[in-house]
Amino acid sequence: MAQRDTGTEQHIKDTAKRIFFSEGKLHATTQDIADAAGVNRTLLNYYFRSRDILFEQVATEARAEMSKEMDSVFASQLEFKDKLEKLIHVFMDQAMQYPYREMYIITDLNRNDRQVPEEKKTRVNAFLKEISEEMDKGKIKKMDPRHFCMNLFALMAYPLINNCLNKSLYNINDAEYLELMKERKKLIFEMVYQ
Amino acid sequence: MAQRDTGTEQHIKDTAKRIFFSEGKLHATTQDIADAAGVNRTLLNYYFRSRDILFEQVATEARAEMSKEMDSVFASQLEFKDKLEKLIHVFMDQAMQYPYREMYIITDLNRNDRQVPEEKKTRVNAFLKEISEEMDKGKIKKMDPRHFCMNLFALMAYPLINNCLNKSLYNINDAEYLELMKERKKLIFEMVYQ
DNA sequence: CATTTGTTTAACAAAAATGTTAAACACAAT
DNA sequence: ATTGTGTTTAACATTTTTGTTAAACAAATG
Repeated sequence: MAQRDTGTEQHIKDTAKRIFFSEGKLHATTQDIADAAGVNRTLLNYYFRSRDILFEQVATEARAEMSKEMDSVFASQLEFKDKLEKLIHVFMDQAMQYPYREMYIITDLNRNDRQVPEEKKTRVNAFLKEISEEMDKGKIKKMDPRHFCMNLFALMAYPLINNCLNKSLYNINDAEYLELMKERKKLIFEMVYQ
Repeated sequence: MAQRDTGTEQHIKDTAKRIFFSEGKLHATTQDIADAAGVNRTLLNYYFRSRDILFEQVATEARAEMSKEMDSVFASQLEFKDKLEKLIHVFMDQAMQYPYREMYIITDLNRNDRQVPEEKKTRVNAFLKEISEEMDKGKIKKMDPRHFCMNLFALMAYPLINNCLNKSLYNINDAEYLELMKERKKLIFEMVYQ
């Protein structure tokens, strides 16, 4: 018989991601997710068997999506400057949609303790090498390339995590917030490159 | 009769803070905390009545400790450059001990939804004004002072939150990690000032 | 239209986490 | 030593969260 596929499975997963990654509600229960998705909680067990499996799947996909985006940049044959610009755009667009995704990955890492796959380390090391070369060319300030990476990702990710606090502290409304984050793309590039 | 004070109440609170703020185990249960503290779980109820009250108290103190440290800097009569240097030292020393403290505050903020007290906003605004003036003096690059703040705190806080991922990705051991973080104090100052 | 099969629900069951009670314990003061 | 009081524990109770089952429902197929 034909698969019926009401899209519910995907809908549940999307809702879970929205709650965890967009709203930053890291303590959400299966009931919270079911309610937010407008479905009976039993469906979570029907489609995913158990909470742990659902959460695990969400985490796995989060890591995969993040890797996919980053790898599309890392693997591109652009020259460093363009690669950096692309990286900032790709990462920040992702991070604006899912500011807490990395936080979910990190707390998941702290609960259990997982290994970072070797291939990812390899890719990062290749990028570190590119950074080194760019420093040798005098295009960016010399420093430990790891500091360069930490700076870059910090500048991109942190203000988004802090979104809600920043909005209060700095009197930012939603429209202005978007404006500021768009500005940041340019600002960050200028800050780390030259 | 004399207060006996076995220090258990404080010990429980310290343990909770270690688990939440240092180890980043944001999903720890009362049992987890009791085990880590080496006490019977009932003591948590004896001293704090309920889990919510303990967690709330931990959050309140986290906010207070953070404010206290920051305010000691903000209120000081140092000239901007020295104030900035002090800020970086104070914040990073705190953040190295409790990398996930702000994360706890933020997720707490996302669960419930709390208000940022006006006085804090006032203090931040005063600091933003100082930054503006420093920009007018040509001491730091002109930009929205809020960007300056976001940059500063991002550079300080994020690599510490990412600690565990960074260690794997960049092949950093504990000793080297400390070294890198100490370097960052200087690096961050140079990055945002001048 | 009846059957088949995937989907959804409500009711129930089990497990996990939290809260309460009463008794044991420990230490200081009488 | 005994009493009083704060501390700690184990056993039990409650609540919250998660998991299971059986039946209702809905759409495609013969």
